[in-house]
Amino acid sequence: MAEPLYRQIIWDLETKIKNNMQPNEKLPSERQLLEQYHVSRNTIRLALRDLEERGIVYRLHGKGTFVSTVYLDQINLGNMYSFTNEMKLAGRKPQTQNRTFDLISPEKSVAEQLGLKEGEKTYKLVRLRLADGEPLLYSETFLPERLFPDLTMSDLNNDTLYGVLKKKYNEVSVMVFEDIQAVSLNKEESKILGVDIGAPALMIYRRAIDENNVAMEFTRATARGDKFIYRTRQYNNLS
Amino acid sequence: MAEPLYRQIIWDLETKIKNNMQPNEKLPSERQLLEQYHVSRNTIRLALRDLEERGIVYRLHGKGTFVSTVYLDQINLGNMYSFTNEMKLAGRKPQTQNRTFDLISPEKSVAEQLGLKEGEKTYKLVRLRLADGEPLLYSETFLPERLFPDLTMSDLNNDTLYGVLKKKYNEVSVMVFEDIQAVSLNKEESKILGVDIGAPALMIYRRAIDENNVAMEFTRATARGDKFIYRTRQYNNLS
DNA sequence: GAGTGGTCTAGACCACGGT
DNA sequence: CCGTGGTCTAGACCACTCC
Repeated sequence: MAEPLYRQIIWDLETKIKNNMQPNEKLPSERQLLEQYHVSRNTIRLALRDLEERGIVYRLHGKGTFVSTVYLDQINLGNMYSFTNEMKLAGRKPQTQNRTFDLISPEKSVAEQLGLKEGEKTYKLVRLRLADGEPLLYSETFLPERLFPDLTMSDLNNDTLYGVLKKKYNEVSVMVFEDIQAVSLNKEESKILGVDIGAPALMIYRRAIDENNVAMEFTRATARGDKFIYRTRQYNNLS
Repeated sequence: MAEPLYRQIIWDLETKIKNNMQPNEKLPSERQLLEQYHVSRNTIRLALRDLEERGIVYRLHGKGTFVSTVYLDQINLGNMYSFTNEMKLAGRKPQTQNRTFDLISPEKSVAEQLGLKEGEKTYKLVRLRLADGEPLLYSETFLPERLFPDLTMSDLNNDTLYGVLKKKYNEVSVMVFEDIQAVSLNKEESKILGVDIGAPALMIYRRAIDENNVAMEFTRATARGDKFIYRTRQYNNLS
Protein backbone atom coordinates (compact mmCIF):
# COMPACT_ATOMS: atom_id res chain seq x y z
CA MET A 1 0.00 0.00 0.00
CA ALA A 2 1.77 3.12 -1.23
CA GLU A 3 -0.09 5.60 0.89
CA PRO A 4 -3.37 4.92 2.68
CA LEU A 5 -6.47 6.23 0.99
CA TYR A 6 -7.53 8.30 3.97
CA ARG A 7 -4.17 10.05 4.01
CA GLN A 8 -4.48 10.99 0.36
CA ILE A 9 -7.92 12.38 1.15
CA ILE A 10 -6.48 14.36 4.07
CA TRP A 11 -3.94 15.99 1.79
CA ASP A 12 -6.44 16.70 -0.90
CA LEU A 13 -8.97 18.24 1.45
CA GLU A 14 -6.29 20.20 3.23
CA THR A 15 -5.04 21.67 -0.02
CA LYS A 16 -8.53 22.58 -1.15
CA ILE A 17 -9.29 24.20 2.19
CA LYS A 18 -6.09 26.18 2.11
CA ASN A 19 -6.43 27.36 -1.45
CA ASN A 20 -10.12 27.70 -2.08
CA MET A 21 -12.07 27.95 1.13
CA GLN A 22 -12.93 30.51 3.76
CA PRO A 23 -13.22 30.12 7.53
CA ASN A 24 -16.61 28.71 8.57
CA GLU A 25 -17.34 27.60 5.03
CA LYS A 26 -19.15 24.28 4.90
CA LEU A 27 -17.43 21.23 3.50
CA PRO A 28 -19.34 18.66 1.46
CA SER A 29 -21.18 16.20 3.69
CA GLU A 30 -19.63 12.84 4.44
CA ARG A 31 -22.00 11.14 2.00
CA GLN A 32 -21.02 13.56 -0.75
CA LEU A 33 -17.31 13.10 -0.10
CA LEU A 34 -17.83 9.36 -0.12
CA GLU A 35 -19.09 9.57 -3.69
CA GLN A 36 -16.45 12.04 -4.81
CA TYR A 37 -13.59 9.87 -3.65
CA HIS A 38 -15.25 6.50 -4.27
CA VAL A 39 -14.47 5.24 -0.80
CA SER A 40 -16.47 4.04 2.16
CA ARG A 41 -17.81 6.31 4.84
CA ASN A 42 -15.33 4.93 7.36
CA THR A 43 -12.43 6.12 5.24
CA ILE A 44 -13.90 9.58 4.90
CA ARG A 45 -14.40 9.75 8.63
CA LEU A 46 -10.80 8.74 9.29
CA ALA A 47 -9.71 11.70 7.18
CA LEU A 48 -12.14 14.16 8.74
CA ARG A 49 -11.20 13.04 12.24
CA ASP A 50 -7.58 13.80 11.51
CA LEU A 51 -8.41 17.23 10.14
CA GLU A 52 -10.59 17.89 13.17
CA GLU A 53 -7.89 16.87 15.64
CA ARG A 54 -5.43 19.13 13.94
CA GLY A 55 -7.81 22.05 14.24
CA ILE A 56 -8.37 22.48 10.53
CA VAL A 57 -12.08 21.75 10.54
CA TYR A 58 -14.81 21.45 13.14
CA ARG A 59 -17.88 19.25 13.00
CA LEU A 60 -21.36 19.96 14.27
CA HIS A 61 -23.76 17.10 14.80
CA GLY A 62 -26.76 17.57 12.55
CA LYS A 63 -25.26 20.52 10.70
CA GLY A 64 -22.07 19.63 8.92
CA THR A 65 -18.32 20.00 8.75
CA PHE A 66 -16.79 23.48 8.53
CA VAL A 67 -13.47 25.17 7.98
CA SER A 68 -12.04 26.25 11.29
CA THR A 69 -11.44 29.94 11.88
CA VAL A 70 -8.38 29.35 13.99
CA TYR A 71 -6.71 27.48 11.20
CA LEU A 72 -3.31 29.00 10.78
CA ASP A 73 -0.82 27.76 8.28
CA GLN A 74 1.24 26.57 11.16
CA ILE A 75 2.76 23.31 12.12
CA ASN A 76 2.45 21.76 15.51
CA LEU A 77 5.70 21.55 17.45
CA GLY A 78 4.25 20.02 20.58
CA ASN A 79 4.74 16.38 21.44
CA MET A 80 6.98 16.22 18.42
CA TYR A 81 8.85 13.00 18.11
CA SER A 82 9.66 13.51 14.52
CA PHE A 83 9.88 16.67 12.49
CA THR A 84 9.79 14.52 9.38
CA ASN A 85 6.52 12.86 10.32
CA GLU A 86 4.84 16.12 11.26
CA MET A 87 5.77 17.58 7.93
CA LYS A 88 4.50 14.61 6.01
CA LEU A 89 1.23 14.86 7.90
CA ALA A 90 1.03 18.48 6.87
CA GLY A 91 1.58 17.45 3.27
CA ARG A 92 4.95 19.12 2.92
CA LYS A 93 8.32 17.92 1.76
CA PRO A 94 10.59 17.79 4.78
CA GLN A 95 14.32 18.12 4.62
CA THR A 96 17.00 18.06 7.28
CA GLN A 97 20.43 19.58 6.85
CA ASN A 98 22.95 18.18 9.28
CA ARG A 99 25.26 21.17 9.32
CA THR A 100 27.92 20.33 11.87
CA PHE A 101 28.68 17.41 14.15
CA ASP A 102 31.46 17.61 16.71
CA LEU A 103 32.68 16.22 20.00
CA ILE A 104 33.06 19.21 22.30
CA SER A 105 33.46 20.34 25.87
CA PRO A 106 30.09 21.95 26.38
CA GLU A 107 29.41 25.29 27.96
CA LYS A 108 28.38 25.29 31.57
CA SER A 109 24.63 25.63 31.08
CA VAL A 110 24.56 22.64 28.75
CA ALA A 111 26.69 20.56 31.11
CA GLU A 112 24.24 21.36 33.88
CA GLN A 113 21.21 20.39 31.84
CA LEU A 114 22.81 17.07 31.00
CA GLY A 115 24.16 16.49 34.49
CA LEU A 116 27.70 16.04 33.19
CA LYS A 117 30.64 15.53 35.48
CA GLU A 118 33.77 17.66 35.22
CA GLY A 119 35.56 17.02 31.96
CA GLU A 120 32.83 14.94 30.30
CA LYS A 121 32.24 15.74 26.67
CA THR A 122 29.19 15.82 24.44
CA TYR A 123 28.45 15.55 20.80
CA LYS A 124 26.98 18.71 19.35
CA LEU A 125 24.71 18.35 16.35
CA VAL A 126 23.57 21.46 14.53
CA ARG A 127 20.64 21.01 12.19
CA LEU A 128 18.45 23.09 9.97
CA ARG A 129 14.97 21.82 9.17
CA LEU A 130 13.24 22.84 5.99
CA ALA A 131 9.90 22.20 4.38
CA ASP A 132 9.42 22.66 0.66
CA GLY A 133 12.90 24.18 0.60
CA GLU A 134 12.02 26.87 3.13
CA PRO A 135 14.07 27.00 6.36
CA LEU A 136 11.79 26.68 9.37
CA LEU A 137 13.70 25.55 12.40
CA TYR A 138 17.29 25.74 13.60
CA SER A 139 18.46 23.43 16.36
CA GLU A 140 21.50 22.56 18.42
CA THR A 141 21.41 19.15 20.06
CA PHE A 142 23.81 17.94 22.74
CA LEU A 143 24.31 14.23 23.41
CA PRO A 144 26.61 12.95 26.19
CA GLU A 145 29.56 10.99 24.84
CA ARG A 146 29.27 8.69 27.87
CA LEU A 147 25.91 7.39 26.66
CA PHE A 148 26.63 7.42 22.94
CA PRO A 149 30.28 6.47 22.33
CA ASP A 150 31.38 6.41 18.71
CA LEU A 151 28.36 8.25 17.39
CA THR A 152 29.11 9.39 13.86
CA MET A 153 27.71 11.79 11.33
CA SER A 154 27.00 8.95 8.95
CA ASP A 155 24.82 7.27 11.60
CA LEU A 156 22.71 10.40 11.59
CA ASN A 157 22.59 10.74 7.85
CA ASN A 158 21.06 7.31 7.50
CA ASP A 159 18.32 7.43 10.13
CA THR A 160 16.43 9.76 12.40
CA LEU A 161 18.20 10.89 15.55
CA TYR A 162 15.93 8.87 17.80
CA GLY A 163 16.17 5.92 15.47
CA VAL A 164 19.94 5.88 15.89
CA LEU A 165 19.83 6.33 19.65
CA LYS A 166 17.47 3.44 19.99
CA LYS A 167 18.95 1.02 17.50
CA LYS A 168 22.64 1.61 18.14
CA TYR A 169 22.52 2.35 21.87
CA ASN A 170 19.11 1.08 22.98
CA GLU A 171 18.43 4.46 24.55
CA VAL A 172 14.84 5.69 24.63
CA SER A 173 13.52 8.80 26.29
CA VAL A 174 10.88 8.25 28.93
CA MET A 175 10.22 11.81 29.87
CA VAL A 176 10.73 15.08 28.06
CA PHE A 177 10.76 18.54 29.60
CA GLU A 178 10.30 21.49 27.32
CA ASP A 179 10.48 25.19 28.03
CA ILE A 180 8.95 27.47 25.42
CA GLN A 181 9.75 31.11 25.17
CA ALA A 182 8.90 33.90 22.74
CA VAL A 183 11.85 35.84 21.34
CA SER A 184 12.74 38.26 18.60
CA LEU A 185 15.25 36.98 16.09
CA ASN A 186 18.65 38.62 16.01
CA LYS A 187 20.64 39.25 12.87
CA GLU A 188 22.22 35.83 12.52
CA GLU A 189 19.13 33.88 13.40
CA SER A 190 16.96 35.86 11.04
CA LYS A 191 19.45 35.27 8.27
CA ILE A 192 19.50 31.53 8.84
CA LEU A 193 15.72 31.30 8.90
CA GLY A 194 15.23 33.74 6.07
CA VAL A 195 13.02 36.28 7.84
CA ASP A 196 13.35 39.88 8.98
CA ILE A 197 15.36 40.88 12.01
CA GLY A 198 13.10 41.12 15.04
CA ALA A 199 10.58 38.63 13.70
CA PRO A 200 8.90 36.61 16.46
CA ALA A 201 10.10 33.07 17.07
CA LEU A 202 9.68 30.24 19.50
CA MET A 203 12.73 29.18 21.48
CA ILE A 204 12.38 25.63 22.64
CA TYR A 205 14.60 24.13 25.29
CA ARG A 206 14.21 20.42 25.45
CA ARG A 207 15.60 17.96 27.96
CA ALA A 208 15.01 14.24 27.63
CA ILE A 209 15.72 11.61 30.26
CA ASP A 210 15.84 7.84 29.90
CA GLU A 211 14.36 5.06 32.02
CA ASN A 212 17.25 5.33 34.49
CA ASN A 213 16.46 8.98 35.05
CA VAL A 214 19.64 9.96 33.23
CA ALA A 215 19.64 13.00 30.98
CA MET A 216 20.23 11.78 27.44
CA GLU A 217 19.59 14.84 25.30
CA PHE A 218 19.49 18.58 25.51
CA THR A 219 18.33 20.63 22.55
CA ARG A 220 17.74 24.30 22.02
CA ALA A 221 15.82 25.17 18.93
CA THR A 222 14.59 28.31 17.23
CA ALA A 223 11.38 28.03 15.24
CA ARG A 224 9.79 30.64 13.02
CA GLY A 225 6.84 32.21 14.80
CA ASP A 226 4.82 32.51 11.63
CA LYS A 227 5.12 28.83 10.82
CA PHE A 228 4.90 26.99 14.10
CA ILE A 229 2.43 26.55 16.84
CA TYR A 230 3.11 24.53 19.94
CA ARG A 231 0.11 22.45 20.85
CA THR A 232 -0.26 20.57 24.09
CA ARG A 233 -2.88 18.42 25.69
CA GLN A 234 -2.95 17.87 29.40
CA TYR A 235 -4.93 15.37 31.39
CA ASN A 236 -6.10 15.92 34.90
CA ASN A 237 -6.26 12.34 35.99
CA LEU A 238 -9.42 10.81 37.20
CA SER A 239 -9.97 9.74 40.80
CA MET B 1 -28.40 5.54 23.12
CA ALA B 2 -27.49 5.93 26.77
CA GLU B 3 -23.76 5.78 26.35
CA PRO B 4 -21.98 4.63 23.21
CA LEU B 5 -20.57 1.14 23.32
CA TYR B 6 -17.03 2.26 22.63
CA ARG B 7 -17.19 4.67 25.55
CA GLN B 8 -18.29 1.93 27.92
CA ILE B 9 -15.37 -0.16 26.66
CA ILE B 10 -13.02 2.76 27.29
CA TRP B 11 -14.17 3.02 30.89
CA ASP B 12 -13.92 -0.69 31.41
CA LEU B 13 -10.46 -1.05 29.91
CA GLU B 14 -9.24 2.00 31.74
CA THR B 15 -10.40 0.61 35.07
CA LYS B 16 -8.84 -2.77 34.41
CA ILE B 17 -5.56 -1.23 33.36
CA LYS B 18 -5.46 0.96 36.39
CA ASN B 19 -6.34 -1.72 38.91
CA ASN B 20 -4.88 -4.90 37.53
CA MET B 21 -2.16 -4.18 35.02
CA GLN B 22 1.46 -3.19 34.95
CA PRO B 23 3.28 -0.79 32.60
CA ASN B 24 4.26 -2.43 29.32
CA GLU B 25 1.92 -5.35 29.97
CA LYS B 26 0.20 -6.56 26.83
CA LEU B 27 -3.53 -6.09 26.41
CA PRO B 28 -5.67 -8.71 24.70
CA SER B 29 -5.51 -8.39 20.93
CA GLU B 30 -8.24 -6.53 19.08
CA ARG B 31 -9.75 -9.82 17.93
CA GLN B 32 -9.84 -11.12 21.49
CA LEU B 33 -11.44 -7.93 22.82
CA LEU B 34 -13.99 -8.11 20.02
CA GLU B 35 -15.17 -11.46 21.33
CA GLN B 36 -15.06 -10.45 24.98
CA TYR B 37 -17.28 -7.44 24.42
CA HIS B 38 -19.37 -8.89 21.59
CA VAL B 39 -18.81 -5.89 19.36
CA SER B 40 -17.27 -5.29 15.97
CA ARG B 41 -13.61 -4.56 15.43
CA ASN B 42 -14.37 -0.97 14.49
CA THR B 43 -15.86 -0.35 17.92
CA ILE B 44 -12.85 -1.87 19.68
CA ARG B 45 -10.56 0.31 17.61
CA LEU B 46 -12.51 3.46 18.49
CA ALA B 47 -11.92 2.64 22.15
CA LEU B 48 -8.24 1.77 21.73
CA ARG B 49 -7.62 4.87 19.68
CA ASP B 50 -8.99 7.01 22.48
CA LEU B 51 -6.84 5.26 25.07
CA GLU B 52 -3.83 5.66 22.82
CA GLU B 53 -4.42 9.37 22.27
CA ARG B 54 -4.68 9.88 25.98
CA GLY B 55 -1.37 8.14 26.50
CA ILE B 56 -2.83 5.23 28.46
CA VAL B 57 -1.77 2.55 26.00
CA TYR B 58 0.56 2.35 23.03
CA ARG B 59 0.22 0.14 19.98
CA LEU B 60 2.90 -1.55 17.95
CA HIS B 61 2.11 -2.78 14.47
CA GLY B 62 2.60 -6.53 14.36
CA LYS B 63 3.10 -6.85 18.10
CA GLY B 64 0.13 -5.69 20.09
CA THR B 65 -1.29 -3.08 22.44
CA PHE B 66 0.47 -2.34 25.70
CA VAL B 67 -0.02 -0.38 28.91
CA SER B 68 1.88 2.91 28.93
CA THR B 69 4.32 3.81 31.63
CA VAL B 70 2.16 6.84 32.42
CA TYR B 71 0.39 5.13 35.26
CA LEU B 72 3.73 4.47 36.92
CA ASP B 73 3.45 7.81 38.59
CA GLN B 74 0.09 8.18 40.12
CA ILE B 75 0.87 11.87 40.10
CA ASN B 76 -1.41 14.35 38.45
CA LEU B 77 0.09 14.86 35.03
CA GLY B 78 -1.58 18.06 34.00
CA ASN B 79 0.41 21.22 34.39
CA MET B 80 -2.86 22.93 35.22
CA TYR B 81 -1.58 26.38 34.98
CA SER B 82 -1.95 28.33 38.17
CA PHE B 83 -0.34 31.69 37.80
CA THR B 84 -0.51 32.40 41.51
CA ASN B 85 1.20 29.19 42.52
CA GLU B 86 3.87 29.50 39.89
CA MET B 87 4.73 32.97 41.03
CA LYS B 88 4.87 32.02 44.67
CA LEU B 89 7.24 29.24 43.75
CA ALA B 90 9.37 31.77 41.94
CA GLY B 91 9.47 33.93 45.04
CA ARG B 92 7.53 36.79 43.56
CA LYS B 93 4.49 38.60 44.79
CA PRO B 94 1.61 37.68 42.49
CA GLN B 95 -1.31 39.94 41.90
CA THR B 96 -4.40 39.62 39.77
CA GLN B 97 -6.46 42.54 38.53
CA ASN B 98 -9.94 41.54 37.50
CA ARG B 99 -10.53 44.33 35.02
CA THR B 100 -13.93 43.60 33.52
CA PHE B 101 -16.57 40.94 33.95
CA ASP B 102 -19.62 40.83 31.69
CA LEU B 103 -22.27 38.57 30.27
CA ILE B 104 -21.94 38.83 26.50
CA SER B 105 -22.86 37.27 23.18
CA PRO B 106 -19.45 36.00 22.15
CA GLU B 107 -17.86 36.35 18.76
CA LYS B 108 -18.11 33.41 16.45
CA SER B 109 -14.67 31.93 17.04
CA VAL B 110 -15.23 31.86 20.78
CA ALA B 111 -18.68 30.31 20.40
CA GLU B 112 -17.10 27.68 18.22
CA GLN B 113 -14.37 26.88 20.73
CA LEU B 114 -16.96 26.50 23.46
CA GLY B 115 -19.42 24.58 21.30
CA LEU B 116 -22.19 27.07 22.04
CA LYS B 117 -25.57 26.83 20.44
CA GLU B 118 -27.15 29.76 18.67
CA GLY B 119 -27.95 32.57 21.11
CA GLU B 120 -26.11 31.15 24.10
CA LYS B 121 -24.14 33.67 26.10
CA THR B 122 -20.88 33.56 27.99
CA TYR B 123 -19.27 35.44 30.78
CA LYS B 124 -16.17 37.30 29.71
CA LEU B 125 -13.51 37.88 32.30
CA VAL B 126 -10.60 40.14 31.48
CA ARG B 127 -7.64 39.91 33.79
CA LEU B 128 -4.18 41.32 34.12
CA ARG B 129 -1.61 39.33 36.04
CA LEU B 130 1.30 41.05 37.72
CA ALA B 131 4.35 39.99 39.68
CA ASP B 132 6.03 42.42 42.03
CA GLY B 133 3.82 45.12 40.54
CA GLU B 134 4.96 44.46 36.98
CA PRO B 135 2.35 43.40 34.40
CA LEU B 136 3.18 40.01 32.87
CA LEU B 137 0.11 38.48 31.32
CA TYR B 138 -3.16 39.74 29.90
CA SER B 139 -6.00 37.29 29.51
CA GLU B 140 -9.57 37.07 28.30
CA THR B 141 -11.52 34.12 29.65
CA PHE B 142 -14.89 32.97 28.35
CA LEU B 143 -17.20 30.81 30.47
CA PRO B 144 -20.57 29.51 29.19
CA GLU B 145 -23.49 30.93 31.12
CA ARG B 146 -25.24 27.58 30.71
CA LEU B 147 -22.65 25.90 32.94
CA PHE B 148 -22.10 28.74 35.37
CA PRO B 149 -25.38 30.59 35.97
CA ASP B 150 -25.21 33.53 38.35
CA LEU B 151 -21.45 33.77 38.35
CA THR B 152 -20.47 37.12 39.85
CA MET B 153 -17.43 39.32 40.04
CA SER B 154 -17.37 38.97 43.81
CA ASP B 155 -17.13 35.20 43.49
CA LEU B 156 -13.95 35.75 41.53
CA ASN B 157 -12.54 38.33 43.88
CA ASN B 158 -12.69 35.92 46.79
CA ASP B 159 -11.18 32.80 45.24
CA THR B 160 -9.24 31.57 42.23
CA LEU B 161 -11.21 31.02 39.06
CA TYR B 162 -10.89 27.24 39.26
CA GLY B 163 -11.72 27.32 42.94
CA VAL B 164 -15.02 29.04 42.17
CA LEU B 165 -15.89 26.75 39.29
CA LYS B 166 -15.30 23.72 41.44
CA LYS B 167 -16.86 24.84 44.69
CA LYS B 168 -19.87 26.72 43.36
CA TYR B 169 -20.62 24.60 40.29
CA ASN B 170 -18.72 21.36 40.90
CA GLU B 171 -17.10 21.75 37.48
CA VAL B 172 -13.59 20.43 37.05
CA SER B 173 -11.60 20.26 33.85
CA VAL B 174 -10.49 16.82 32.78
CA MET B 175 -8.57 17.79 29.69
CA VAL B 176 -6.91 21.00 28.65
CA PHE B 177 -5.75 21.92 25.16
CA GLU B 178 -3.31 24.75 24.75
CA ASP B 179 -1.89 26.30 21.62
CA ILE B 180 1.17 28.46 22.06
CA GLN B 181 2.34 30.89 19.45
CA ALA B 182 5.09 33.51 19.24
CA VAL B 183 3.93 36.98 18.20
CA SER B 184 5.01 40.59 18.19
CA LEU B 185 2.96 42.91 20.37
CA ASN B 186 0.86 45.59 18.72
CA LYS B 187 0.33 49.04 20.12
CA GLU B 188 -2.46 48.29 22.57
CA GLU B 189 -0.99 45.07 23.85
CA SER B 190 2.41 46.62 24.40
CA LYS B 191 0.83 49.46 26.32
CA ILE B 192 -1.07 47.12 28.61
CA LEU B 193 2.00 45.02 29.33
CA GLY B 194 4.30 48.00 29.58
CA VAL B 195 6.80 47.03 26.90
CA ASP B 196 7.79 48.36 23.48
CA ILE B 197 5.74 47.84 20.37
CA GLY B 198 6.95 44.76 18.53
CA ALA B 199 8.29 43.09 21.64
CA PRO B 200 8.03 39.30 21.54
CA ALA B 201 5.19 37.62 23.39
CA LEU B 202 3.50 34.27 23.79
CA MET B 203 -0.10 33.97 22.71
CA ILE B 204 -1.74 31.16 24.61
CA TYR B 205 -5.06 29.72 23.51
CA ARG B 206 -6.54 27.44 26.10
CA ARG B 207 -9.59 25.22 25.95
CA ALA B 208 -10.73 23.11 28.89
CA ILE B 209 -13.34 20.36 28.82
CA ASP B 210 -15.05 18.62 31.72
CA GLU B 211 -15.76 14.97 32.41
CA ASN B 212 -18.78 15.01 30.12
CA ASN B 213 -16.64 16.18 27.24
CA VAL B 214 -18.28 19.60 27.39
CA ALA B 215 -16.16 22.71 26.80
CA MET B 216 -16.15 24.70 30.01
CA GLU B 217 -13.56 27.41 29.40
CA PHE B 218 -11.83 29.20 26.60
CA THR B 219 -9.04 31.65 27.31
CA ARG B 220 -6.73 33.62 25.13
CA ALA B 221 -3.80 35.17 26.88
CA THR B 222 -0.83 37.31 25.95
CA ALA B 223 2.33 36.89 28.00
CA ARG B 224 5.49 38.96 27.92
CA GLY B 225 8.23 37.07 26.14
CA ASP B 226 10.94 38.44 28.36
CA LYS B 227 9.27 37.38 31.58
CA PHE B 228 7.39 34.27 30.81
CA ILE B 229 8.35 30.71 29.98
CA TYR B 230 5.88 27.99 29.18
CA ARG B 231 6.98 24.72 30.71
CA THR B 232 5.69 21.28 29.80
CA ARG B 233 6.39 17.71 30.67
CA GLN B 234 5.66 14.82 28.39
CA TYR B 235 5.77 11.11 28.95
CA ASN B 236 6.98 8.96 26.12
CA ASN B 237 6.15 5.44 25.28
CA LEU B 238 7.14 5.23 21.69
CA SER B 239 10.43 4.20 20.37
C1' DG C 1 -39.22 14.91 6.77
C1' DA C 2 -34.73 15.56 4.89
C1' DG C 3 -30.00 16.00 5.71
C1' DT C 4 -26.27 15.94 8.82
C1' DG C 5 -22.73 13.74 11.78
C1' DG C 6 -22.35 9.67 15.46
C1' DT C 7 -22.30 4.86 16.25
C1' DC C 8 -22.04 0.09 14.79
C1' DT C 9 -21.78 -4.40 12.18
C1' DA C 10 -19.45 -8.32 9.78
C1' DG C 11 -16.85 -9.10 6.94
C1' DA C 12 -12.01 -8.42 3.88
C1' DC C 13 -7.09 -7.84 2.66
C1' DC C 14 -2.49 -5.58 3.74
C1' DA C 15 1.88 -4.77 6.38
C1' DC C 16 4.66 -5.80 10.15
C1' DG C 17 7.08 -8.75 13.84
C1' DG C 18 8.37 -12.91 15.33
C1' DT C 19 8.76 -18.25 14.83
C1' DC D 1 4.08 -19.42 8.93
C1' DC D 2 0.81 -17.10 12.34
C1' DG D 3 -0.84 -13.33 15.08
C1' DT D 4 -0.73 -8.55 15.43
C1' DG D 5 -2.40 -3.85 14.29
C1' DG D 6 -3.60 -0.85 9.86
C1' DT D 7 -6.72 -0.02 6.23
C1' DC D 8 -11.08 -0.54 3.86
C1' DT D 9 -15.87 -1.86 2.28
C1' DA D 10 -21.03 -1.57 2.08
C1' DG D 11 -24.23 -1.52 4.37
C1' DA D 12 -27.45 -0.11 8.93
C1' DC D 13 -29.76 2.67 12.55
C1' DC D 14 -29.53 6.63 15.94
C1' DA D 15 -29.37 11.61 17.41
C1' DC D 16 -29.30 16.18 16.16
C1' DT D 17 -30.64 20.52 13.40
C1' DC D 18 -33.53 23.00 10.52
C1' DC D 19 -37.61 23.73 7.94
